[in-house]
Amino acid sequence: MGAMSNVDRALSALREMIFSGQLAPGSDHLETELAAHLGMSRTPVREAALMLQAQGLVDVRPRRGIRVRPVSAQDMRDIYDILTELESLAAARAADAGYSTSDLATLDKSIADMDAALEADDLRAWAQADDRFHRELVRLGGNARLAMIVAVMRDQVRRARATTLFMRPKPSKSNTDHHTVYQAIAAQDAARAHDIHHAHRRAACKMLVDLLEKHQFHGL
Amino acid sequence: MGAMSNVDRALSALREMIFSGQLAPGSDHLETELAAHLGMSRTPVREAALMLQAQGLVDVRPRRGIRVRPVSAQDMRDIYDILTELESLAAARAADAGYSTSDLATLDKSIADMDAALEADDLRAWAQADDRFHRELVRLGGNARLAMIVAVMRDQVRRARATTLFMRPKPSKSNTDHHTVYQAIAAQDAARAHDIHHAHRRAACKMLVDLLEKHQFHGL
DNA sequence: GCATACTTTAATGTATACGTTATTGCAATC
DNA sequence: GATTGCAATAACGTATACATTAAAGTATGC
Repeated sequence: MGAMSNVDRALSALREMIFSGQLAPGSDHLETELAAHLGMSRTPVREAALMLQAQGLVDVRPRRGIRVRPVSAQDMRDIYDILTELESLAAARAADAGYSTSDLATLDKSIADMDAALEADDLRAWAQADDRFHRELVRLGGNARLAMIVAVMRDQVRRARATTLFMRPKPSKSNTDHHTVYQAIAAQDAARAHDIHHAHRRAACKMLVDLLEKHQFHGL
Repeated sequence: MGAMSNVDRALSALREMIFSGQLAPGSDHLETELAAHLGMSRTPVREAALMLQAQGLVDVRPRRGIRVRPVSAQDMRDIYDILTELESLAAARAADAGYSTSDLATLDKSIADMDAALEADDLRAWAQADDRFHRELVRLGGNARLAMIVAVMRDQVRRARATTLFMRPKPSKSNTDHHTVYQAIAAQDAARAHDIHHAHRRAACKMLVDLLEKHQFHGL
């Protein structure tokens, strides 16, 4: 049935614990402890840890434990630089692909959800819809490797985004940006889709980094 | 001293076998066989395989073995799209960083090596120097994650590059491009560095993909 | 001859055992 | 008091044993 191996379980559990902060950034955790906590042997935990290391979420340091990688303001800049380029490329490619309106339904829906969430002042719902928007945008770009890289980078900034979610100004500009990108894609205007999204990401990055540096977060 | 674990050995050995074609693209290999071949138990082989999977070099498919991932023409396009964007960004960032001539010595050297190799008609030496150039360029970009992604993508197309190395036209245009990029970086002209490198990569991609499709390689 | 259910097989996923080795604490010395 | 060397410890890396399970083969019924 559920082809759910212990490695899979360890992966989801560890990811969840990392994203939720239950495993704090910078904290170390021995394989044995995690295994005991997850109710399995060291082997699957170890394999999961190696995968998470490959995704940049933890560092595996012999005899010092599995460390949850903190994300500094500089890390954020580096990550957003990558996200900016790759997502913008995806937006351009999506525009070139000549999708029909129905192909873009999911994208449209997530924009509507963001608008609604903003209206209702529900920031969590907004963040979720924003996530869906970006994921779908990248999917429409049609480059599976790019989508994977973007997913990995987004995971790395997930905690920081969650932390700053309630400190940032209301993302209304963000929503109009999304609308514009959507329209550019629907109109098959690749350059416009690219440029708008690029600017959108740059602004988001600046806002986030400023927040982090202003509040002196040293590793989120 | 040599902090060389069996996992490390398995990693280098497998990578080498994959790049050399000793493990053919598309071929399957059981953990037990590889372990026997490498003279170690399944455990480190398995861990190495997981890491190589994370880097997109193999697929680990339960009960069917570890499969060396073939790279199609479409894969090449996808990979080069990513390389194009990220390397160009790195070039721009390197230009912005305001490096001195001595900081750029390695870059300069690799360009000279490429010129010399081209002169001597030594394509292997040229390819090696080209590799160094691109790696150094990306390093100068100052974004470690970007450098890692680029390295992973380059590994994925390594076999294909090696295969087509002797089928492609002499890369003399390539060398002038590198010169120009170098000069733009030295002159701190980010836009120019970006655009030249971008065009350089686009051309390289087109050349490669055309070759692959012309010769009907279906998975390299 | 073909499809289906069952048996067999073997490769994997996981647990566990064990040797190695980095780290920690302690003691002895300067 | 600080430092260096040593011993004790415990975490890891690896090997191995075992349970699980998907795939292949076999036999049976049609």
